[in-house]
Amino acid sequence: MVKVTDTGILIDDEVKFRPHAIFECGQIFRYEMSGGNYSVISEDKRAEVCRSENGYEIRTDAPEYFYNFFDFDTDYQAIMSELEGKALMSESIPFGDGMRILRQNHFETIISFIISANNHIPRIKGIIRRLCARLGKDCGTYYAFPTVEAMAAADTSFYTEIGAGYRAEYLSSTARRIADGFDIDNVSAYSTEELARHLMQLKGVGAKVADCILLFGYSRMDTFPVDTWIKKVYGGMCNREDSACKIRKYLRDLYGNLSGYAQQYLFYAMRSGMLKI
DNA sequence: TTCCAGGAGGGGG
DNA sequence: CCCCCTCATGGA
Repeated sequence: MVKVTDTGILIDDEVKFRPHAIFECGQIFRYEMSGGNYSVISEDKRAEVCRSENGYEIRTDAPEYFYNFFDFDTDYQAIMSELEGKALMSESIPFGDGMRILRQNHFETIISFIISANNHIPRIKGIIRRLCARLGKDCGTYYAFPTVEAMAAADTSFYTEIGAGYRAEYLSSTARRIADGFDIDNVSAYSTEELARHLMQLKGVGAKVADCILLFGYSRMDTFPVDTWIKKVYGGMCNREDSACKIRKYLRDLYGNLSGYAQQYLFYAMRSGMLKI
């Protein structure tokens, strides 16, 4: 059971929920682990994830927000059961047991995954941390993610200063375009492919970054981000190399409308060195 | 020191 | 459509 209180969320052990699998699977970058407990920040809200006697407790001032954020309305046991018989799932799902795909803010996800391109996860986290510290609202013990307006007002040299590298001009361009009216919120009429093409009009958003945004920001599960780790999975799976576009089509056909979940189980297992293929 | 990272943009064939 | 090159940064 999942119970929302006025100080947080109580989760018992019957619910699929494992912090390591949720935070270390590359879908989010604003989290910290200390003393075995994770803390996470999304938008201008923070939550602490603590082990309780028969499950986990999420302590936060925004329980309703994090109930949606952690996707508690989705039955992950049912998803795992449906995926179980498909390729490589019997090897990767047990390792990723307790993973959940977060429902993150659109703008925050777009910016975060532009930064993620051709970058290491620890460095992505550092760039985003500095971005929030410099442009985000001071919330006392942490900083909020910057508003569109704050990011649009900063110029390219600012993004170079915080270590964004050649992605600096992508960030300033995209923030300005969204501030100027490019709609990233009213998109329910778009199909997944239409939304991908829409997002790819933004500088720094290519096919793979768009797929990550679709998955982690828009909960479009019928897509399959192909990065270097998934290319390794595919190489071991089919014993050949192909373009990311072909790999994406192949794996989407294979996992269907559960592609996003399958992709995360595979990514997490492969990157952790637990998928021997 | 070279290689690599949750790749994208731009050019050319 | 395809392939090829370049791009900034820091950790391994």
